[in-house]
This record gives sequence, C-alpha cells and structure tokens, in this order.
Amino acid sequence: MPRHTLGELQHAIMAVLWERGEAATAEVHEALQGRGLAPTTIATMLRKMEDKGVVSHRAVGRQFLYRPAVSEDQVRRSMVGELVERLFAGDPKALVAHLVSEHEIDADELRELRRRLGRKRGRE
Amino acid sequence: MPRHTLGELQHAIMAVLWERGEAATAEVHEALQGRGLAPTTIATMLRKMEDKGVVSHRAVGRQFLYRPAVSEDQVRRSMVGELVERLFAGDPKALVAHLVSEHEIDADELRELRRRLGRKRGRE
DNA sequence: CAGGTAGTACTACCTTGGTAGTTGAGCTGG
DNA sequence: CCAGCTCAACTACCAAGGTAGTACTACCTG
Repeated sequence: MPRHTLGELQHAIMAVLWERGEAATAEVHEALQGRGLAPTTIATMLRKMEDKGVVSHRAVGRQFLYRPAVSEDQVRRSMVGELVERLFAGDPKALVAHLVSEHEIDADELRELRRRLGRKRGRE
Repeated sequence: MPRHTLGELQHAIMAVLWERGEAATAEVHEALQGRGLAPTTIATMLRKMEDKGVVSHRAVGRQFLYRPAVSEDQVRRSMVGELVERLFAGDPKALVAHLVSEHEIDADELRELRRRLGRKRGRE
C-alpha cells in the first residue's frame, strides 16, 4: 500500500475535496482564499497530487473536476502510523501517554473516550 | 519558538545524541550502521542540523562532538502538535479516538493509561 | 467568424531532507 | 621532517512540497 503522506497544502486541498466530494480547481482555490495563493498554484498542486495518486479527475467541458482517491481515514492512518513509528517506537500507548503528560488531554477526557470505545465495540 | 520538525534520518541521529548526550560524527555513523550510509552523509546531516539549531557542537582536537540542542520532548511536542493541528483540527481527543477506532489501542490500555496519569500527577 | 477569456499544460525556481564525492587542513608515525 | 590518514568543509545531486509565470487551446460571445 502507498505512502499517503500529505504536505500542508496538499492536506488542505484534500480537506476541500473530502468535504465536497468533487470540486473544480477554481472552487478549491476559492475555498482556500485566505492563503493568498495563485490559482495556478492550486492547479499545479492538484496535478502533482494526481501523479501521486491521491486524487483523480474527470473533465467536464474545459474544466477538471477533482475527487479524492484516498479517504481521510487512510491518510490519517498512514500519517499517524508513521509518527508513532518514528517518535514512539511504534507504540501508540506512548503517544497517548505523551498527550497526557503534556496536558493536552486529561483523565476525564480519557474516561469519556473509553466510554465511547465501549459503545463502538458493539456496532463494529 | 522554532519549528523542531525532523526528518527520518535526522530523528534517528537525534536518538543517538539523546541517548549518549554527546557523540562524534563517527560514533553516530557507527550507531547507525545498518542503514549503510556513507560517513559523509552523517556529517553533512549533522551540519545541516546545526544550521537548523537542533544540535550544537564543540571541537575536541580535530573532531567534533555533537550534542542535542533540543530535547526529545520538545521535538515530540512540535511534531505531535503539528499533526494534531493538521489532521485533527487541533483536537488531541480526536487523535486518541482515531487510535481507538483503528484498533491501535483498546479499552484496557486506555484504562491503564488513565491509572498512570493519576500516579503521575502526584510526582510531577 | 474573430477575438477574448477561462482554464489546463509546461516550465521554472525555491526549500528541505537525504546522499555522497572531493578537497583541504592538521595530526602522527616512520 | 614528510607521507599518509582522518576529519570537517564544500559542492553537487536527487526527490518532494510549494509557488507561480507563461504558453496554449478551446470555448463562447459579439
């Protein structure tokens, strides 16, 4: 399975595509206004992303409609997996422990999460 | 505060320095044998890392002893922080939820972690 | 039908991580 | 004292993420 690792901009673009399902270059550019990027930058990025296989497109008239070729979860899986591998010797528990010791998360939130896990186990 | 984001090799090099406190280029190269990298590769990387400010060195005779300029925790903080920002809209709980739903972690482990948090609060 | 415009393709450049050869200086042993 | 070795410095590439100008084409409108 491929290396679905995305850069900052690539991820932002994917976010737009994940949300809309499909979008033209101009739409993506529109959605990302605030970054002050040139429309061609988005177009170039989209083409590079297609080479990489993370998006695909179909032509409708003169414009291209892009759609995600990988899911948000797939991307999360690879990226989180890589980080856990690199920074926590492959042990996801160490990551959670880090979150806790850095006060990014506390006991209550962990308890709440555990409750949610219980419910999930039922339906999956 | 700087962007302490490290690449794969850079992190591996830091791991050696974190473990030993201080090490010569050749020692780092030695420790990373298994990757089959040229010694000059390590030297170059170390110099680039010094430019970046993640390591510093002192000369002892003709050789350089490098030492970490950032702690493992600082690096983890920036890298985990960036990932949480990018992939989980800044919500660390969403990351834990991801870990859980991807079966990377289960209820027992979460409970165990929560217990550890309790103890930690006492001594930190 | 002609010209303008919209939108992709091509090309180019910058940065950073990674990889390594070559060079030059300084120590060290014969 | 000089040859050789051992380092670090310099230089050069490659790949990927970003960024954007220019070129080309095809459509649409007057």
